[in-house]
Amino acid sequence: MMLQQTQVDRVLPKYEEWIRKYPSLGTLASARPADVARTWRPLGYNVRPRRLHWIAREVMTRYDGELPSDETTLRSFKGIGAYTAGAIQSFAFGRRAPIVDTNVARVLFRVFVGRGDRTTTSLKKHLWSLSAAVLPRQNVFDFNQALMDLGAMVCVSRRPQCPICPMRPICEAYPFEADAERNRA
DNA sequence: GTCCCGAATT
DNA sequence: AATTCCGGAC
Repeated sequence: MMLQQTQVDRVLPKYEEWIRKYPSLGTLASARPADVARTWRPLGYNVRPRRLHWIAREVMTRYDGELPSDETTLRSFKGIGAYTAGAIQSFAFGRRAPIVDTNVARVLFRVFVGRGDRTTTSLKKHLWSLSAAVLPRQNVFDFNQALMDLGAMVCVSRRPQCPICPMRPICEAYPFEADAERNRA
């Protein structure tokens, strides 16, 4: 939840501090709201700590202290949307669940679509089906992680590193990116 | 200004 | 589909 629309570099130190202070959902659940809010600062989107706190309490009272692993229950919590539910399932539980965040959306769009409007609802749905389609049956954790890392480090928004990209041979957008790069030179 | 391991609300 | 929530790096 910290990573929702917030960069890894900014989350990492806060995550360490957070886990030291609240090493389990139980300790988080019994913390005071003001304390939780203060610890969160200055990550932003301050509704997130409130929702996370509430989730911790719900898990302790209604789910016997164990975070549920199924899509429907995870999505029933305020603060856990499509991406976070997929991340929890695949990263925490090793389940075969697709993810689409900003980075993955960019990678899948470039590799399999290439051009067009990226803001439409139908395209968003298409990207989710692509993410599910390319998902292997094993090593889901590593695959999803690699997909995100590719988007974060190689297939970046501005000046993507096409020359070192393993997807270049099949990438629908590569011709256009190479074109853009040529124009800079 | 754009972007970031989004989600809820309208 | 558009808006709101937030902050820091670039």
